[in-house]
Amino acid sequence: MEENAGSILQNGGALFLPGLSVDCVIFGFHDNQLKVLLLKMRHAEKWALPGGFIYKEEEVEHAAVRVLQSRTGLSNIFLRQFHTFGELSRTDKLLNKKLLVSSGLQADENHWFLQRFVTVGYYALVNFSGAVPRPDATSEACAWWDLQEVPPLNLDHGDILQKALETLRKQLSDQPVGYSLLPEKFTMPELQRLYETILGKQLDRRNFQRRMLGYGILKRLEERRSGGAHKAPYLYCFDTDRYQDALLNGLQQKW
Amino acid sequence: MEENAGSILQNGGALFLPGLSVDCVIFGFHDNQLKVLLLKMRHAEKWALPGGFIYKEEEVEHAAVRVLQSRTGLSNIFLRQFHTFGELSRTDKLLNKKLLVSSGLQADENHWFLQRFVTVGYYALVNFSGAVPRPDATSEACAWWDLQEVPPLNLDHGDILQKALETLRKQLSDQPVGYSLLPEKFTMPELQRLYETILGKQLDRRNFQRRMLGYGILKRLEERRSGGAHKAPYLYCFDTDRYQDALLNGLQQKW
DNA sequence: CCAAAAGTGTTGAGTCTACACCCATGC
DNA sequence: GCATGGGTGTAGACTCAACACTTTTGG
Repeated sequence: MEENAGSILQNGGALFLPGLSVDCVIFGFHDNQLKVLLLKMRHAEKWALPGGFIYKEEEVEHAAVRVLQSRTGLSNIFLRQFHTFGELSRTDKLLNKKLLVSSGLQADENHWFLQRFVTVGYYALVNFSGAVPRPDATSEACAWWDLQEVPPLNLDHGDILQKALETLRKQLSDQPVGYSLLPEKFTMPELQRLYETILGKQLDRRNFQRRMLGYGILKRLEERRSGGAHKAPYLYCFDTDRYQDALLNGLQQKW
Repeated sequence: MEENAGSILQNGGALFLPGLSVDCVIFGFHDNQLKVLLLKMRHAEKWALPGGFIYKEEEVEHAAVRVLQSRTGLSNIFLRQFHTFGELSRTDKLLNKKLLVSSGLQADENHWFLQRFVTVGYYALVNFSGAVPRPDATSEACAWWDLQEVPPLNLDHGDILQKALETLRKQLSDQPVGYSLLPEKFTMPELQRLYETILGKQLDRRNFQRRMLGYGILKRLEERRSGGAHKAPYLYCFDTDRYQDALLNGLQQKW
C-alpha cells in the first residue's frame, strides 16, 4: 500500500478520485492530555492533518480507515465522519507544485494534484499507547501534539480540527466516549480526566461517577489500581455490549 | 443558469468538479404534514432527491443553495450539510447512459457523467407556500410528497432522506426549527404539529407551550387566529434576533 | 498522624410530566 | 348547551448540582 511519493504523485490521476480527499483528526489521550496526531509534509512550513486520497473503486470511509491504519498502525477504531469542507480557498497550489517538482515531475497546470480539492473530514479516537505514529513517503514527521499546543496548521486544517473538536464535544452528552481512547482497564478519575480535557472544563467527581455509572456501560472490576500514593481506586472496563448499544441508540433520549 | 439538458451533459466535464455532487433534502410543512420535494428524472423509474453539480470555481455549499433556488425559487433559507455519501454502489450508470443517449450524446465509458459520484447531502427547511416546485431540464416532474408516502427512491436516496430526517430529529432538541418552515405568523398548535410530525410522536399541549416559551425565541402577537371553529388561538412570530442566537449557541447547554 | 485522593450519601433547587380547570366558538 | 379546541395552573416525580463525611494510602 505504501508507495513512494513520486509514483503516487505521478499515477494519482489514474488511481484516485479527482479533486476529493479525506482528512483525519486523530485524537489520543495521554498524561491527562488530549492529543492530536499531526503530520509535517516535506517542503511545507506548517503541520497538517493526516489525509489521503480515495481510490477509484474504494468507499470514502475506507480511505479514512486506510489513512488511520497507515499513520497509527491501528485498525478497528472509532471513526466518524463529521463534515465535508468545500471552500474555494482550500488548496495550496504553491506547496503542491513544490512537492511535484521535488519529486522530479512536471508541474503541469492540469496535473491532478494541482486541482482544487474538496475534503471529507473524519475524526478518530484511538488508544495513544497502541498507536505508533509513522510518517508517509511525502512527509518528514508524524507526531502527537498536545491540543493546547497545536501550531498554526496548513490551509484550513485549523478549522477542520476545531470543527472536529466541536462535534466531539456535542456528541459527548449523547454518545459514550473512551472505549478506544483509554486502555482496557482504567479508573474513574482517569475517565473523568478524559471528559474534562475534551470539554475543557472541571467536573464534580461524585456527580461524574454517578452519571457514568447511570449510563450502565461500565463494569467495575475487583482489582484496584495500587501503587500510586493515596487510596487505591477501583478499576473499570467497558461493557462492550452495552457500549455498542449506547453508540447506536444514544445515552439519553429526549421527547 | 438554467441550460438545456444536452449542453449541461456535454459540457459538464469542463464546467463541474468531477465525481462530486450535492443532493438536497428539502422539507416543507403543509396541512399538518411534513413534505419532501422530489424530482422525477426523465427515463428514470424512480423519484429522486433534487441534486446538482458543483462548478469548478464554486463553493460546495453554494451549489446546494443554487439547487434550492432553482427548484423552489427560494433563497436565503435554512440549509445544513449533514453527511457525505461515498459508497461505491451509488451510481446508476445505466440510467445515466440513457440520459446521455436521449440527449443525442456519445455514451463513452470515460464520459464525466458516467463516473462514480460522491455526493454531499444538505437538508433545507423551506416555507411550503412560498416555494414553487419546478423541474429542471433533465426531469419531467418536481413535486412535494408526504413524508409518509414517499415512494422508493433512486439509488441510495432513500438512505439519504432517512439520514437527513434523523439529523433533523437529533438537532431538534438543541436547535430551533420552524422559522423557515412556517408562515411568518403561526399559532402554538401549528408549531406543535410541526414538531410532532418531525418527531413522529404526540406531545403534550401544555408542556410543549411552556417549553417553547421557555426558549425565549417567540413573540406573542396581539392578534388571534379567528375563523376556525372553537376558541381563537393567539398568533406568534419568531424573535429573529433571539432565534439567530439560538441557532448559533443552541437552546440548552449541558455540562 | 497528616495530606491527598477516593468511595459513598444527602439535601435542596430546579425541571419535567401528567394532570384539571376554565374560556371561547360554531353548530 | 355542548362538543371541541385553546389558555393557564399545579402537585408529585424526577433529575441534577452542590456539598460532607469516611476510608485508604504513602510519607
